[in-house]
Amino acid sequence: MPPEQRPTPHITSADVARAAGVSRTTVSFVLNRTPSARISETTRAKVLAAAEQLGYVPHAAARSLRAGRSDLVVLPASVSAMGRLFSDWVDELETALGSRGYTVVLHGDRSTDPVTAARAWAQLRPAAVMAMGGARLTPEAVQVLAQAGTKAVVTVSAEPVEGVFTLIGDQADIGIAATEHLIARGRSRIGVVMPMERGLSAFAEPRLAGARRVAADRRAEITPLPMRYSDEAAAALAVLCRELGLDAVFGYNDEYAALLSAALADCGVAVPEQIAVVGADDLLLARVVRPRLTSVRYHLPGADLMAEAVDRLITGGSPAPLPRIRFEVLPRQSS
Amino acid sequence: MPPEQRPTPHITSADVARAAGVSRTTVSFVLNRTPSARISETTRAKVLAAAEQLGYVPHAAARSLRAGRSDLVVLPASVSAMGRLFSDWVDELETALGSRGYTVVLHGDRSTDPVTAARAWAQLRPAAVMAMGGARLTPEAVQVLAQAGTKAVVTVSAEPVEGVFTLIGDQADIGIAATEHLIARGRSRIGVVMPMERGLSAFAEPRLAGARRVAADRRAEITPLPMRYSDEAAAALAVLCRELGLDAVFGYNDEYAALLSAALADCGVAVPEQIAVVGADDLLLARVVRPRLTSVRYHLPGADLMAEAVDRLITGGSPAPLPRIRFEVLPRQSS
DNA sequence: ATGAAAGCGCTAACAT
DNA sequence: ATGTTAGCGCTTTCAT
Repeated sequence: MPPEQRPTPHITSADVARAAGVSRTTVSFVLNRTPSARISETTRAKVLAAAEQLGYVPHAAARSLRAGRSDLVVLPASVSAMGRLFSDWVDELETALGSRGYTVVLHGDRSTDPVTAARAWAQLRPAAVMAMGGARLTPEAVQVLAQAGTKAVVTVSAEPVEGVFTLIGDQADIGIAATEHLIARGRSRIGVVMPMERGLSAFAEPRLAGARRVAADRRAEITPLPMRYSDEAAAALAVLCRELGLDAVFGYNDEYAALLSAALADCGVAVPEQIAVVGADDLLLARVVRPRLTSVRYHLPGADLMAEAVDRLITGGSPAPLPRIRFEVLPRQSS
Repeated sequence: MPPEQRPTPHITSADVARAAGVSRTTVSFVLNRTPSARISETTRAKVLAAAEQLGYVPHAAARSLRAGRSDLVVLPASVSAMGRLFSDWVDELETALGSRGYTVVLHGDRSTDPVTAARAWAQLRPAAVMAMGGARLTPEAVQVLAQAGTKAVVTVSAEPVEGVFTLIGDQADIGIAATEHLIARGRSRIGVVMPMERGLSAFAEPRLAGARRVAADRRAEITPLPMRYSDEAAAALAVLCRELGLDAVFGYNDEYAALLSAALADCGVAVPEQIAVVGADDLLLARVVRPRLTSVRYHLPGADLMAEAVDRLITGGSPAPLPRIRFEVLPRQSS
C-alpha cells in the first residue's frame, strides 16, 4: 500500500482529534495521561490508534509554550573537552533523566562570556541547566537563567554558589591526593605539570595549590612545570626534569602524564625508579600504557541520585544535599 | 544597587515594547533585523536599550512556533561512544553552524528503535538532523522526520540513502587501508580484532570484510579475533596470536590495538618485529604508547563545508555533493 | 516608519 | 466523560 499523501504536511493534534472523532482536549488528555481526566477505554484506544495511524508527533515547543514548563535539561559542555569518566557519567545521567520524562541536550559551550552563554541556554527555556564542566556561572548568568524560569541550576564548584544547587568538589583535592601519594612513596622533589592549552588553567591552578598545601607540611618541594601538549614539548620537559633532579611528577591528567612518561623513558629516565609519575582522571589510557599509569580518579554522585535531585528541584522540592565529590588514588606501575 | 524585583517573572517582547514606548511589531523588527522594515535609528536604539535594561531573552519555542521554522540542529550521538577525531569535528561543526545562526544540540542516542529515536528528535521540530554516528535511518524514520518538517537530514553511509543527504564513507575502506599497508610491509598472516562490546559490530564487520577483500587478491590470510576490552582478554588473545603464528594484527581501532600491543609485549612478543599492529582513528593514544601505533585516520569534509551544505538544504537549495570520506594510513613504530 | 490583529500547536480551566 | 474557550510569546501580513 502506497503511503497516504496528506494535503497538510504537518499533522497536529487537531488532525488526530478529527480522525478519532473527539475533541482536541480529549486527545491532549489521552496523550499526556492527565490523571485528573477520566477517559473511557474505547475513546483512549481510538485516539491512540488515530495518532499512530497518522504518525502524529507532538510539537514540543508548542506544548511547553502553552504549559509554561519545559522538559528540557540543558547540559552545556564542549564534547571534545570531556574525559571518558565524565562522558560515561553524562550518558548515565541522560538515561536517568530520560526515564523521568526529561529531554537532555548537550549544548556546546564555546562562548567566552558567562552571560552570553546563559542567554543562549535561556532562549530554550529549559527546566534545568547543568553546568558541570568549565562553564562559569556568575551571579548575572544565574539571574538570566532565573528570569527565564529555569527551575534547576546545577554546577560543581569548590564552594556553594548562591542560587545554584552546587555539587561540592575541589580540584585542589586532586593535587592533594596525588602529592600525598607521592610523599608516602618516599618522593620529595615533585614537579607539577601546568598545561599551557587554553581553558585548562582553571583546573590546573587549584591542583597546583593543593599540591603546595600538602608539600608545605611535609618538607617536600613543588616545582610547577609549564608544558604544551606535544611530543616535542614533552621531550624537552623530560630533559628538564632530569636536570632539576626531580624524583616525581604529577602530570595534571593522564594525557599529559602519559605523554611525559613516554618522553622520560625515551630519554633514558626509568619510570618509576628514577622519577615517579601520577596522572588524573583514570582514562583508558592509564591502563594501556607501560608502565601502567597511577591515576587519581573521582567519584561523582550516582547519575540516578543526581537525576532525582534535579527532578526535585524542578518540581519545587528541596533535594537532599549530594555527597562531596571524592578523589582516590589508583596506584599502578608508574609510582 | 539591589536587583530590581519584577512582578512578572518572565519578560516578554511586550515588556520591551512598553518600556521603549513602541509596539511589539517594532521590537520584533529591531531584534530580528528584519530587512524589509525600515526602522529609524532612534527607535532602534530605544528598543535595544530597553531590551538590554530588562534583560530580555527571546523565547526560542514561541519564535519557532510562530515563524514555522526553527534554527535547531539536532545531532544524535552518544557522547561516550565518540572518538576524539569525531568529537573535535563536532566542535568545529558546532561553531560553523553557530556562526550561521543555528543552535546545535547533541541528543543522546540510546534508543534501540530507529523510529522511536526519530520521533524523539522530531518532537523538537529541528531544521536539521545529522545522524553521523551509529543511529540507523530507516525509511520509516526518515518519513517521520520529513513529516515533522525537518528540512535537512544528513547521515554517513557506504551508499546513498533515499531522501537523505548522505556523506559517503565506507568502513570497509578502513580494513582495506590497514590490510594493504600490512601486506606492503611484507606481512601475510593477518589477524583482525573483532570487539565483542555491543554496538561495535556494525563497524567491525565491514572493516573485516574490507580486509578479506584485499587479502583474497594477494594471497594473505585473514583470521578474525574476537576480543573483549579488558586486560585479561588482551593477554589471552596475545598468547593466541603467537600460537596461531600471526605476523600482523589490525586491531579494530587504536584502543583495542594499543591494549593488544601492550599485552603482546608483556608476553614477550616483539612489536613490530614479530607481530605488526595497526589501529584506527588516530587517537592521542596512538602517539603516547610505545611503540607508537600505526593508525588509519579518516578525513571528514571540513566542518565549514558541511555547515554550508546543511544551510543550503535548510534554505531550500541543493548543495553540491560532498567528497567521499577518505582514509589514510599513518605509519608509526608499530608496523 | 510604525501599529493592529491574526494565529502557530498546544494545554487547562471551566462548562456541560 | 468530553467539549468550549482562552491564551502561552512570538512573527507577519496588511493598514496607516
